Amino acid sequence: MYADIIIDITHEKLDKVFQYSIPSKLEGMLNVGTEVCVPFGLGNKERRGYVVDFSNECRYEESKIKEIIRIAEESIAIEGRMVALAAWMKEHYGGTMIQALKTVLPVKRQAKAKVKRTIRLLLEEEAGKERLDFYLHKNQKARARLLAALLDNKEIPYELVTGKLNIAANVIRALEGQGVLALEEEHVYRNPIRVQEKAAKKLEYTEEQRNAIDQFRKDYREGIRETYLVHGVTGSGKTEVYMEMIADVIASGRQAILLIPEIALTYQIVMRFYRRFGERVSIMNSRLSAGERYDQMMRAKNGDIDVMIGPRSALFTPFEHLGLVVIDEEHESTYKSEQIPRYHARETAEARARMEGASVILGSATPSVDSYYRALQGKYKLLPLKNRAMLQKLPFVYTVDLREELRNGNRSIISGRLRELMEDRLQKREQIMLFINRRGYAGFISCRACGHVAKCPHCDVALSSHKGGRLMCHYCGYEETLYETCPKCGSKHIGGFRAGTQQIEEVIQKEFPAAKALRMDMDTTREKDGHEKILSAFANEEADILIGTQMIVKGHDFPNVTLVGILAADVSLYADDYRAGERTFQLLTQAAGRAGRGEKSGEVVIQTYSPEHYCVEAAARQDYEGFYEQEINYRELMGYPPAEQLLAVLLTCEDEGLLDKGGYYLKEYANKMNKRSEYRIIGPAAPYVGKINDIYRKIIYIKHEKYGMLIDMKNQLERYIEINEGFHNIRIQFDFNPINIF
DNA sequence: AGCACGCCGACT
DNA sequence: GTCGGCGTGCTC
Repeated sequence: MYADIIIDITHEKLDKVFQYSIPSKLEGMLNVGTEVCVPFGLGNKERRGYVVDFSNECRYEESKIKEIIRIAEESIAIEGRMVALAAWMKEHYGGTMIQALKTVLPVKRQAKAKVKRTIRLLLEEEAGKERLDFYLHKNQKARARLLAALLDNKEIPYELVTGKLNIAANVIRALEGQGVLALEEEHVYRNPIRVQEKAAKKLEYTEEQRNAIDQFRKDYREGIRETYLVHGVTGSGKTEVYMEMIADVIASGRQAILLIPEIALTYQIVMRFYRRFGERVSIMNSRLSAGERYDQMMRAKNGDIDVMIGPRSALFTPFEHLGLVVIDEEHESTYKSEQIPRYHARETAEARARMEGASVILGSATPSVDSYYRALQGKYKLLPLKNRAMLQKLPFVYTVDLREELRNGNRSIISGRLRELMEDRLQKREQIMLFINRRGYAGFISCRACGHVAKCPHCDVALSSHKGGRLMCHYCGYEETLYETCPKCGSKHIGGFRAGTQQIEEVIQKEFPAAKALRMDMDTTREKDGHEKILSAFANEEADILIGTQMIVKGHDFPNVTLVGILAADVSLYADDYRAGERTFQLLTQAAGRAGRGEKSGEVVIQTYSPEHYCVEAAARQDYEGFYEQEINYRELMGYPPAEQLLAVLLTCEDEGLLDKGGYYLKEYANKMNKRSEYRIIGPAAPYVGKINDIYRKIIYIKHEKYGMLIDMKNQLERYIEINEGFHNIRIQFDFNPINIF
């Protein structure tokens, strides 16, 4: 019997299985996913690796086969089915197997179990009193004190004894030796959720909610496993629908995973789930300590919980019988990993669901074009929620043309209409949210005279200005002080196009001195729970106005917000990226959806330079279908996803000449593989950012209608790269349907 | 990744 | 003659 092992070294050349023999002492102890220590290389250096398969015959020179040393200590075995999922991810997203295995493992190392220690009296009442007299007689104060306490209370927590009673461990040990008391240890799981309230109120569902729940329930009970798209307008009560569906899955003895786009949103959602499902809900995210994370994983493995809530990585919770994965706000870009393997949680959830017989629910007010396309194709079942749950009206939206504003002599960030409505709300003591679209906003510095832009010397990007007159590179961290005159032409007219939250705050303070404004951005949320503090302060109506970027658009219902101002709707529209329109529409719609969530109806002001753009128009009408029609036309015309699938091949190298050559040959090879001209191959082109940290970058795009065909192409290119010496010093990454176009 | 082998230049 | 520079190749 031999074991196929993936060695824990990330390197293309080692990205294959190595066969080891299994010593008799380990026979029957190894599984697929077990982490083992093996001798590796000429020096027989001890390395860790994962067992991924077993075989009876030897595929390698028998005499060179080495033996597994032992099972790795403190290791966590990857579940066998997770190894299969890792293999799927490697195949679909590239990277090495060991990288895929590590992504699929939510916790890397074992953490020490937390123990609760209790001291229990072993003696009977009589014998105890006798013993106490004995200690008092011998003037053994600490022993007497401990025994007296134990006679009052037969069981005392260890911490109380060492703490409040001030008794040292050696005293406890001595009494334990004398048979007076016993020290008991009990393993307890750390629970990262601080319970607050638990009263679950019975909810009334709207007809639409009922329909969605019933359809899912019917399918689920009949054993039908599918992907569903819950398209619910903002405030339509999607979370209640998820909870009802999850309850059904739990009732059938299976578990559910709920993915949310950001850790910042965990708290509110968890509270709602906790109220409904109690202790059988847990969370998993990077803010938990190693011990907490380990415990949550063990609880899931041991069947102590039914629901796991967390970001992208929570998808890999090792539930024994997974029944459902819910992906909330499925359009969010955080579901695509930026690390290798660059997996998308939606696709990976579907893969895991297929392997384990589970269903997937995708939910959003503004579904990704990808998902809606699939729903219309019939690949997903569409469950629409067109009305708000409390039957509030959707907000009324005004579109303000900023060009006209300028023509009328208003140079302020605040348009006349918005100012008017703000004054009205401040007077009525209702709340206002001001939203700044910062996506694609560089904040760069340029010379007004000659147009020279401050650039990073190591990366091909503009430096962005920061507080205190510093210029910083977002890619490599390079910093320099802001110069006073232009280094090129000597002009003193240097300026940035900044329209940050800070500037807005200053304007508000000047124009509405009586109003209290809160600002939420990277600066004000840096401290722990900074997010939560600002949001709850605003929820408690401690401020009239909340100013922020996309982070204020999500989560939290503020019933008293009746006005939302979107200050510059279109800066994200012209980003060099085929998803720019989709992102803008989503941002605007989600922001607008914040208004009028309570009893009072809401209004929204969208300020824009391009009011006629279909994304802005559709957002103003809150018309998803209208937006989708136009967007899918554009995608089909241009051959962008989801009409066609896109594979980005990123080549990076320190040597520009070598990179050019590599790019050229790789494209030539791709063309050769494209005999029937099925693929569209574009490039190699210089990406948007052509150099990072002195490493040059080139990109090749390959398009095809079928995802599977792109995988074929990727595999062929991978093979070509491996055999060909010329590519040794060029790093090549594959990214399917990339979130950021280069 | 990390170690050994190997093929050249500047030294005791 | 030899020591050591790192380029090249292999690892079950």
